[in-house]
Amino acid sequence: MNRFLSNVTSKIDAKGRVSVPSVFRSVLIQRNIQELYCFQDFVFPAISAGGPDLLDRFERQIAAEDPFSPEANEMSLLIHGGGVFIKLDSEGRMMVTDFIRDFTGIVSEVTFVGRADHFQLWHPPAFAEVQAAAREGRRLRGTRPTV
Amino acid sequence: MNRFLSNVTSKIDAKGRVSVPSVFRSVLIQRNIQELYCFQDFVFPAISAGGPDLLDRFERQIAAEDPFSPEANEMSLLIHGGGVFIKLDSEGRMMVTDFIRDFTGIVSEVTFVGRADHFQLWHPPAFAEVQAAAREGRRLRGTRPTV
DNA sequence: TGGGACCATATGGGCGTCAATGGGAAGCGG
DNA sequence: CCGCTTCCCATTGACGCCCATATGGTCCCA
Repeated sequence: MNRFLSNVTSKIDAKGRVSVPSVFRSVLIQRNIQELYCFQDFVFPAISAGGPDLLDRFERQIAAEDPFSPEANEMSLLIHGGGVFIKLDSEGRMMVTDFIRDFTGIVSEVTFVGRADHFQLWHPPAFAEVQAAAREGRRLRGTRPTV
Repeated sequence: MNRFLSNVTSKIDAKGRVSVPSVFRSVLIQRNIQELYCFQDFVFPAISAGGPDLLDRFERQIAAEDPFSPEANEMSLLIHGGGVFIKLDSEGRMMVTDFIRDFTGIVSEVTFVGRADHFQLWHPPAFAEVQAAAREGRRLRGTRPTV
């Protein structure tokens, strides 16, 4: 599989590290992603992680605007000020820094959530709650996938 | 990485100094920036800091206009009158002067914010507030990254 | 079909290096 | 002559890199 799918919850160890699930790591290898671009998500209290191409895409979006405009500055504040490159160690683990903890509420466990071209890091109860709300909203609207 | 990314908050010591985060210092070395050009940001209540090339770019922009135009005068007032060169000490720390404090509201802590080709110094609560507002604005406008 | 060997992932921790921080002392300017 | 700044050194703690062990699942063979 070449997309990030499903979700996995794993524990943070005593040194503040967490193993990135192997299903996600194998996708990273397939896509030849050496270093993760992680940013504070625009919509959810989660960290989104993907390849450097994600950042490139955002920057192209900024470049299309007037660099002095408030909108371009706000966008940069989010993707540059709210983003960081993170490397995995030789065992495929990443450090859970305060940058991640403060924004997500993550304390001792991380839920990794696949989002096709990227994946996210969630505080487990927050994910359960938001996912349930999303399911409920969809049910109320009576939406069905158009096949 | 060759860009300024992410944000880090650190304390000002008893002598009024603050350590520039090592992630930013390594970018400064890569770009061969010896001395920081710091100016009062045009958009946010923050000090922007980058290499001398930043100032050069601004000056070229002025030179392209009629030197007696109100725009050129305003611009010079901002980048010359509102700018200063600052050196780091041998440990990579900088003095937090009143020039910085008065404009930003910084008191005892500084949030360093990466902005790709430069970085900024913020009063921590101000940054949290403005970044959250930027995120909210984006969410309301319904903007999504163009895939 | 059950047992066992093997492999891959997950997890825990040791250790060296480097960044962050605090403070002494000399240099410079007012 | 005094205060601020800059240079230098020491200490502490965090992080990166590495290896050792645990765990669970699969495959093969008896």
